[in-house]
Amino acid sequence: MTKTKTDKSVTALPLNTILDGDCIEAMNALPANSIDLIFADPPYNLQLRGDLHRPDNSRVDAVDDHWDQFDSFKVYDQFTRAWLKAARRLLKPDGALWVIGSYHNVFRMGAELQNQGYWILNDVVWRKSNPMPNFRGKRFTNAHETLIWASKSEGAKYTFNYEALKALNDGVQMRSDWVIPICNGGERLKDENGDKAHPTQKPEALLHRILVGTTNPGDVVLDPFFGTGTTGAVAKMLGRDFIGIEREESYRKVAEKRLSRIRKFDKSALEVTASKRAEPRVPFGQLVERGMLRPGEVLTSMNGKQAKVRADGTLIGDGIKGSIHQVGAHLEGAPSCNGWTYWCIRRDGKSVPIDIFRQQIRAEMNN
Amino acid sequence: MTKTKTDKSVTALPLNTILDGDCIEAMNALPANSIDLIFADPPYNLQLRGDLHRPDNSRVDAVDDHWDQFDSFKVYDQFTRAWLKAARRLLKPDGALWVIGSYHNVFRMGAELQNQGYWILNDVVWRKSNPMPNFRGKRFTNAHETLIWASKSEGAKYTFNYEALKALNDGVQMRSDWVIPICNGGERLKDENGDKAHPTQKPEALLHRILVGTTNPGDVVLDPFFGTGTTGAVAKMLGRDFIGIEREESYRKVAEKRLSRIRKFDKSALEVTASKRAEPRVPFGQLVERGMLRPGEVLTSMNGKQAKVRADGTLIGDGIKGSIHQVGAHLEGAPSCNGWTYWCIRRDGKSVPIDIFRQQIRAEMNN
DNA sequence: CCACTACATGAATCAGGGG
DNA sequence: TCCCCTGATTCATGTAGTG
Repeated sequence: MTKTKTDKSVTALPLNTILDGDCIEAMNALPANSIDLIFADPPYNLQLRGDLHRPDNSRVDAVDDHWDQFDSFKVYDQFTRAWLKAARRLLKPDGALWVIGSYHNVFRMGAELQNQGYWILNDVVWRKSNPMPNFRGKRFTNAHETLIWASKSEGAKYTFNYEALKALNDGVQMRSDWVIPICNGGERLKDENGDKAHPTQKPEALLHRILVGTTNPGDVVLDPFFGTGTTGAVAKMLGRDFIGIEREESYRKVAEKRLSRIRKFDKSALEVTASKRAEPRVPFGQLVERGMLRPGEVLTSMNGKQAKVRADGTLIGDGIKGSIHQVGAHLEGAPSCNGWTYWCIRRDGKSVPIDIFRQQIRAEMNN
Repeated sequence: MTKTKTDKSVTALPLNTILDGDCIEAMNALPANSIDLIFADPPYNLQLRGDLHRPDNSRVDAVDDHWDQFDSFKVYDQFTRAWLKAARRLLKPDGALWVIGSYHNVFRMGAELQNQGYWILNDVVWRKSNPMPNFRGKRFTNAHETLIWASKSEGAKYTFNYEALKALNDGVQMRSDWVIPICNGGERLKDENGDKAHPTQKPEALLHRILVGTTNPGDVVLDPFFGTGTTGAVAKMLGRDFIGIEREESYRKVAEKRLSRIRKFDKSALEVTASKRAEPRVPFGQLVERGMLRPGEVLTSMNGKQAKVRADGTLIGDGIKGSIHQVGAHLEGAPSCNGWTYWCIRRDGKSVPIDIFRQQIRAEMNN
């Protein structure tokens, strides 16, 4: 069985630790197909940040070099190609990836994602409620950053906790634009001098939404640009395992301290609103077998259509025999129909959808 | 002097007309360095599979037009490279370009822009106030599109009417996220059958903001994918000259008719952007995401009822899971309940209603 | 003319399991 | 791998129709 093999590799993962070193080398040292979710916040700007390395791990001395624009994009693209490739190897077939960036780098990441066969599921806009204004008045206030959510390949069965996200949004479907404040106040980590410990610390609210929405408890989340460990902190709170990779010792130290203070939330608090799709399937025939419905009884739709129950759990209506769904679809001239909510029956003088019998059976199954 | 030369080419421009034909050929036939602003809404290269139905079984009218079909990313990239190159030749040295796209194509456009030496000034998010929902509940609602604003090259003196934009935005600096409804109602052009004349007509409010903000009266605005002529219509209203290129005769005809009716400085166009500020809705889930409340914390009502917070912003109390309002109503045996004032939490030794957190978030949002 | 209900529709990469 | 069947799933607007 593959289970043993999977268990072995999972056991081999350095769970809930921060790995030192170059993110590409560190990723290549981990087992393939072992990660459920990757969140990556790579360096944006190779001109200003000194932490960019070529794929061969030689250091790019950005300050002294005088590349023209094209050359510097070329180097950035090589870097992007290398780490996205390493990330893709690590993902389980149904795993997914989030990246975040600004207009300086996000277009290059998005194009490379598509070139490598990742399948974009959404681009998401983090709309900052308190961005820094444009002081010189020469451009629009840079009030957002862009995230890309992608599965490993087209057709993969990625995790999406639709109902939980809808609950987070007061019962309305979650949109692709998220209003979240930038990280400051008590959440913003400071170093011993009182300066910010990391220039681009991401807010925990952002990771909370990502991890609640696109992972399950017990999943393994990798962050190859760990920084001060927001991904790890939220993963730990939410009962997910994390792996961080960070080459700067000062960031690792801050992150270690931060993580040691985090406590996991109650198990019961981590359960989120489940989708109906997760419920066990109940064949309509069971309702007949159990005597909840009798062969010969007549079902009625809200708009007055009728069909008769047969002993084998099929219906006959308008001369057509078939499942509750097929007969309903036929009567409506529709491509499909959910017979459970379409058909009603009279009970105690009231017309009730047959779905209540299914709920009754499911309730018994849970006892 | 170059002035004479410039005047000659400007005179030669086919101002305020719609050119027939392929956009690249048509652009190459125009004089170099002659255009102030280009607005481009190219095909998005949507890759749709089967039909999509709404939950009520009605079919979604998808963008399946022949002009949006490309065989591969490679073919799409060649197309993008060619038209962006032709566009750049046309721009005056201080001219600028706007492109709009979705995650299907915008990353490829953005990367190619940078490769060609365009200098990105902002990416701007058009947040749709009324987008189409995600009917199957498999992804986030696709609620935005992305625009990129770029000058012809780094260091160019692009046009940016800072004060005009600030005035449009109630005296506050204009941000990079714009809330504008999709184009429907009376503005949406219909054909003789009453169907939409173009599948992707852009709202005039979007072009209004772009042209007021990044052109001056008398400037020449080119739209190489003219469609039904929103760019031309708004340009004419605002006293800018336009050149449209459109190869589909049916779109050209609709655009001609539309433009003939437009009068300069149409007052109604100016009213479109007037913003109204209502009290923003704050989902309870945001309190959890932001760490104001922790999953597992216990909320208490004034009369001693209790419930526990879950990670997705729902509560569990008395075995019932649901929103703060639903659980409150259940515990009280009432038909409804305002959870914001019903539930309290202990902070600093005192019991405070959770509504104070909502007020706090609203205060941040109004800043 | 107003109030109310019903219906239509928008740039969409929109399912998953069993046989 | 393919086919077949079950059955889950929507928000904001604008317009038309009814009383």
